[in-house]
Amino acid sequence: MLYRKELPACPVETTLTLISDRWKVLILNHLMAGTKRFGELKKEIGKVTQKVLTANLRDMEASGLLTRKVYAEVPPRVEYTLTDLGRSLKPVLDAMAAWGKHYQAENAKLPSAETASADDSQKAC
Amino acid sequence: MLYRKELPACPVETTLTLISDRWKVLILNHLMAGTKRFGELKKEIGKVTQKVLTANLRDMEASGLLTRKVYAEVPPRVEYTLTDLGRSLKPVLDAMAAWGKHYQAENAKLPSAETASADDSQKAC
DNA sequence: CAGGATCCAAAATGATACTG
DNA sequence: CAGTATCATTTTGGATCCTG
Repeated sequence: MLYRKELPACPVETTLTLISDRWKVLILNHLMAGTKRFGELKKEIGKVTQKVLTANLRDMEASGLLTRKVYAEVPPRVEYTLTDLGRSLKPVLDAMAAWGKHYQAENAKLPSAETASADDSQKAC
Repeated sequence: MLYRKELPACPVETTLTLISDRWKVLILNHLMAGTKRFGELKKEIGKVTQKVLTANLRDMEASGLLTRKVYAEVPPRVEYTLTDLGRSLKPVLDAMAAWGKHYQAENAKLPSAETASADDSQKAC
């Protein structure tokens, strides 16, 4: 989808070029916990299709964010692991997680709805 | 594009729901510097079309990230200002900017290309 | 199990023209 | 100036079927 080099001058744009994709951020988020197999990722992320997940993983591999290891077994096994560069995005994800909680809390105040109990904002991913 | 309520349980996903859009992040980034007029934003961001910019601004207004103020003048003037909630995203943008610089630096090492001089990584947006 | 290959539907974006 | 409206196009995503 995108090719290396040709990075925008603005650092924020550079970051966006690599992870503006919704799925990529979620993939990063899940892989922060450690190496995962393709199937695990797919199940955890849920709504994504295999085609899209594969495409995103390939992009991220090309960007140097993660590595793909294929085991010569039957049935096949493929594991994805973040590189140091990928792990270095943790502060960004942490910031997003922190803000997300904040927003959920703010949002829970206003509505007259029965949105959820307060502790739901602590749900895992 | 998206409607309030119905937020994902995962905080990271919640954040993505609001700003996964490439343009939204850039808009936030520019508005962090202060109130701007529509035309200013458009010029600064550059590649975006007026239609897309308008749509994104409306979304963000609906999400409570910014306010839109119309002056009853001729020619018309419309200013966009971040709300407290919008400004609270600064840590996220800062984290992205920091990582972007890091990636630019990493990327500048490997290539055999004449990509740019080191100080270019400090360019403004 | 982990995809590659296809075909198709849906959504985002671009280009223009027009207006209060 | 800051949009809205419309049309054409590009991108993206979903659904399937197939295979090492």
